Amino acid sequence: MGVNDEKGKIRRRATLKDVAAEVGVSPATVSNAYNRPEQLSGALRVKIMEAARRLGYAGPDPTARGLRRGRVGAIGVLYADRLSYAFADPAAVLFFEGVSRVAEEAGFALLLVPGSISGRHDPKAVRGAAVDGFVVYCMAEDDRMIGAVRERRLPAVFVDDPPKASSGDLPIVRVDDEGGARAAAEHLTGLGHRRVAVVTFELAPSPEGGLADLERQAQTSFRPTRSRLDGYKKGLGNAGVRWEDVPVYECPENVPAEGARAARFLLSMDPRPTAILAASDQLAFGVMEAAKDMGLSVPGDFSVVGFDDVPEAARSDPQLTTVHQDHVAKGLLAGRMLVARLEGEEPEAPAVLPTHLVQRASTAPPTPL
Amino acid sequence: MGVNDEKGKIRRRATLKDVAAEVGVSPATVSNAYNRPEQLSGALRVKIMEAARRLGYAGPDPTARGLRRGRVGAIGVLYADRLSYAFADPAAVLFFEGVSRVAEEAGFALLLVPGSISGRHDPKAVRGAAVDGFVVYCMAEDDRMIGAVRERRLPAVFVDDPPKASSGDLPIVRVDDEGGARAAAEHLTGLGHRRVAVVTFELAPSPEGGLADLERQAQTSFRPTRSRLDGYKKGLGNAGVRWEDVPVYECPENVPAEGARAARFLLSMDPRPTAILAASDQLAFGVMEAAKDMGLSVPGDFSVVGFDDVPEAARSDPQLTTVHQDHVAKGLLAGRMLVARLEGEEPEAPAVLPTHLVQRASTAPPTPL
DNA sequence: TCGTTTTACTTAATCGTTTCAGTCATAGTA
DNA sequence: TACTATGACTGAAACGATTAAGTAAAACGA
Repeated sequence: MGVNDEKGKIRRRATLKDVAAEVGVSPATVSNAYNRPEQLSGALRVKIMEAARRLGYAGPDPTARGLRRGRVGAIGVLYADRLSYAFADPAAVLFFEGVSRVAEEAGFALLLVPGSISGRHDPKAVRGAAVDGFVVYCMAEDDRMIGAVRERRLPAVFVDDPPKASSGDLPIVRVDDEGGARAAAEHLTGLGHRRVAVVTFELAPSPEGGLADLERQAQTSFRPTRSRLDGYKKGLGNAGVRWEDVPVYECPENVPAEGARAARFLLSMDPRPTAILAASDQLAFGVMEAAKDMGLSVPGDFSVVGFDDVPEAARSDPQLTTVHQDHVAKGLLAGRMLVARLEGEEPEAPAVLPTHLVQRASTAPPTPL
Repeated sequence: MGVNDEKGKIRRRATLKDVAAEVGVSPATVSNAYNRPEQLSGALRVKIMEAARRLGYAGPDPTARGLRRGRVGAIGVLYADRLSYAFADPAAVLFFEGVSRVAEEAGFALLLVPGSISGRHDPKAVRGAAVDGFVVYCMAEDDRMIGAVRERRLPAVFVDDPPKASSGDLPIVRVDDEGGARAAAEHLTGLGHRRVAVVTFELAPSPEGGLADLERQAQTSFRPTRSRLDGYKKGLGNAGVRWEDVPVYECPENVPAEGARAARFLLSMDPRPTAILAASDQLAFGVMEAAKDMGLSVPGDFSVVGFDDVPEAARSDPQLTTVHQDHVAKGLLAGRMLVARLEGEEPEAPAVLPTHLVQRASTAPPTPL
């Protein structure tokens, strides 16, 4: 008797135990056949593999193996928002590209974990993710998800936003947002701009965008956003522009359409700004789109500077002056730091990647009114 | 006594059992607290959650839960090549966007499984993927990975390429590649083109690209490639162009640089083709790049038609005439089919999504020599 | 008051592997 | 020959949960 495939019996998926029974050895031996072939005589190994093929056994079940071994061979990438947004954001895609490169080289698959499901920030996905470690990307420093990540007590690398109350020794990868932003602002003041407006990301949870006063600006819990605003402030300040006079328009989402909305508002102010600093290329593209719709020319009527230097920035019309950061390198670095920890190495020191301004065709000296 | 945290004892991650011990109930009750709260008195549930927090218990371990339940809450997306390539391919990214949308709505995370690790097509990643089902994307119909997928006996949806020897009832999502390709070819012949060349994907494993003769063309095991070539052939044939006279250049990778290489070759033939049909927008972009380098104007000196209609096609210079397919919709559909099966519904019939030609600025009547 | 539900838990089996510590021949050494 | 290695496998205890079936007490109805 046994678990042979009598006809009529519903055939469940074969297990390692079935293969063992078929060959007449212990399960341990079959396990060894897969995991430490050197422990078996060659002949037996062949016999086992044949039996496995015959029974349609696809190898040790990943879940069971994961449970027993304590690792599942996957690293989780946690994205602040819905995954579908991540794929629509070129910067995120480049970052994923970097992470995936080191993950697959080290034999890990990539589990994309949505930070937000149908609008709610629900840590359920984090708690339920079968992974060996996390790369936390683009997550507000006080997000509940971060708490969930830390509760999991898995190795984690934080990108861009260090978690609040971080004990200092966490692996963090970030870029010099402030320096880049300052360079962008100084580029504009250097060209002679003094009436500059800023278009930025969501500062605090809120349904809609609009001008953000100083108080609201102070509320951001996104570190890059804060750093970029700080950089703009310093850069403009160096040329004597008072930050209180700089209109800062807040966009609830990082998509071109929001940038366009911001631009429509800012460009209809009187007097009109001669330049716009956008906190991302996505927003900058929207700004330029709106300009086109309003019959304004860039950089003839006003200048635009982006942030991120996604590939599209070099192909837009006009080509976008923007702050470059190497998203792929950021992903590679984050991936490497996590993989290193998973392989038992000591946590690395936080890393800061450089940024620099790339001058293209969307900026020029202001034309006197 | 028990597993309390005496100081000095290394504190392992708390388990459900620890929480149970702490509260003085059975593990089953703690499990219920998480999974069927209505089975408990409210007071006890609160006590359990408090104890969990106190012990730093992050909720049931996903792997153990997965083993016991038989599902892990993740769907695997299998990509033919290295993951990092996938992220570099706008069409793949759009497809992922679609899949991820339905996945996250249904409460699944997305496990990206590389089809190729450091150059080798190794089914190990497939065998080791802790998932409930697969979406198989862009995989040659005779790839070993497909065998591995089928051995896993998990629900799977195949996209674009039906597996060889498929029993007919497999869930498959594809697009009307042939119709689209024919429309592209007919568009060119309609404009008066007769000397047309084709730039296509890899037809058979081979280190380098080059002209592919009829025999080699017959070898493709990528279904979309074959269908597109068939479509071109029919479209051109309708205008009396003999397929044997059409140079077909094979590119080993779907990247602009390869398209450029193909174009450099084809455009230095004598007589020069007046139009190029590219099997993807990525290749078409490369073709246009090469044209620019060679001082040729598109569509002045020759026309180009792409395939895929990725967003960049509308932004290139000149804007690319191409065959539209809805990649996001394809992802949504594939995702929905898989989720439906995972939720116990009957396998759906294979679906074929439409394609259509989008005329932009990269095509024009040939200029008489 | 007694039998029946209902509520609130508990018991124990199970999911499919891995791995440590044996066991038992056979080969090697002195 | 007696003793230790080596090689080739086995036994059984985890890994951390879920869940069907069971139990004891409390609530209910007549």
